[in-house]
Amino acid sequence: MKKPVYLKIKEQIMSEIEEKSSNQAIESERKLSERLKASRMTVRRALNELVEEGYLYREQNVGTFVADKSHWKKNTLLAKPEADNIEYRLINFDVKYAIRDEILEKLNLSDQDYFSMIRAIRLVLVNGKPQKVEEFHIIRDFIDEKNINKFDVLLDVNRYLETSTLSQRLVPTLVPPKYAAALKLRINEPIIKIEGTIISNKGEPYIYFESYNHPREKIIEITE
Amino acid sequence: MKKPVYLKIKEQIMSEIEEKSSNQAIESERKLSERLKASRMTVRRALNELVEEGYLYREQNVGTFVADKSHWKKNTLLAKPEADNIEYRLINFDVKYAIRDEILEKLNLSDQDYFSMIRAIRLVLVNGKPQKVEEFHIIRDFIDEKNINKFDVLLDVNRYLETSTLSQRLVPTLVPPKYAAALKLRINEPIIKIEGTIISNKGEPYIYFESYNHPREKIIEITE
DNA sequence: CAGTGGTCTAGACCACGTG
DNA sequence: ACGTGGTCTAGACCACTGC
Repeated sequence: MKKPVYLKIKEQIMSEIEEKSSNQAIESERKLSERLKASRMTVRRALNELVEEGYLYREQNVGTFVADKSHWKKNTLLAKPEADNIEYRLINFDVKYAIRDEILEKLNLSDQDYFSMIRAIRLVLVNGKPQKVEEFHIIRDFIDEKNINKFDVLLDVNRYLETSTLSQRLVPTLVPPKYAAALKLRINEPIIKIEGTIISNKGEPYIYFESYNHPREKIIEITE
Repeated sequence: MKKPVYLKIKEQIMSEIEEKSSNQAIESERKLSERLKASRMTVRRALNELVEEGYLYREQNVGTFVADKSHWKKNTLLAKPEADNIEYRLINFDVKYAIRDEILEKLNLSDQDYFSMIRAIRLVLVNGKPQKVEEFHIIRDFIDEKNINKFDVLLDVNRYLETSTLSQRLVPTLVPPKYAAALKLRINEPIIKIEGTIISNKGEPYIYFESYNHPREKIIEITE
């Protein structure tokens, strides 16, 4: 339960570089190692992650530097739940319904199989503005019975990433008429639909979802 | 110039797991370390990267396993140049032209600045089918003079990632009429436009590009 | 209890950029 | 010549799983 040293160092360095300006050098790994009373390998692990996340960059044989803060890496495909003012409005929730062939296929199911599904549709708002509509299709067997009615837990995609892989496909489309009003969009506006599949480590898909993203309220950005 | 041990181990393990089936356990880190004559930390580094890339997964206190091969991680935002049958058709190339305000802005330039720009537009085909149209806008000062006429080098985005950050924004739009024919699309088809900015470690953007992606030939997939 | 992955240490050598 | 990041070693302890 105790926090690993490299994480503490990571936080320590994070708080130290917040005071610094871009492109300023930080201490060398050996000095950090001495000051923070940890081995150089441990310090490096912390630094590696900060570089990976875009907060620092290295120049070989020269040093390690604070990255430009306006370009810290972001990936907005997954909503960060800690972000401000997220609100969810459940549009629909049901269990065990007639399932479309297209979704059967995404979940590697055939209509011969015995299965029970959960479907949830919700509208996501940020700061009161509609951002996207999400449709979830979840194979019930994979879910802890005690979470089935806790929507915030059940539908928190980040929670599954520890033990699963998330594969997302981005599809250009026109806003479906049934969701245009909820998203406050004219019909026929081009939007991006995300088709996501959550797959266990063992290779079994168990959640399929589609999200219809408001083109201006939900900016999709990927930094690498 | 010699290849690090952890990369050799990575390749070795990669070739070994190709023969294995999904969810099969591989040797423990200690055994690998012994067999491959490397320290456990070095073996772990190789394994870490393979896990990160989705080829393996671990279960704590149990072992390391081959991941489901159909779900190996992919990110198709960046074209892998080694992929099959990529063909580029240059549509336009010029230097020092009147630049749109919108692009000035993306590159943090003002029209007071002195600068010289390179613009290149090309059609990308895979297996003979049009996949996307790319428009590049490059600040000349940042480019090695000797590469200016080597389009394959100049426009290979992957090459810049060593020392720079790539920030991409995905925008739903309708296919621009001027590119509809080249992409073999009807006018008004919804497509995804990618707006990319390449930013040096020091925080200076120096390449801005837009790519117009064929919705069926260029599938955008992101796994995490 | 034996074996696993996760963390950590205190050294070492290398290639290379800058003063 | 010195300091830097990059790699590598040969150990160690821990918490946990499965037998």
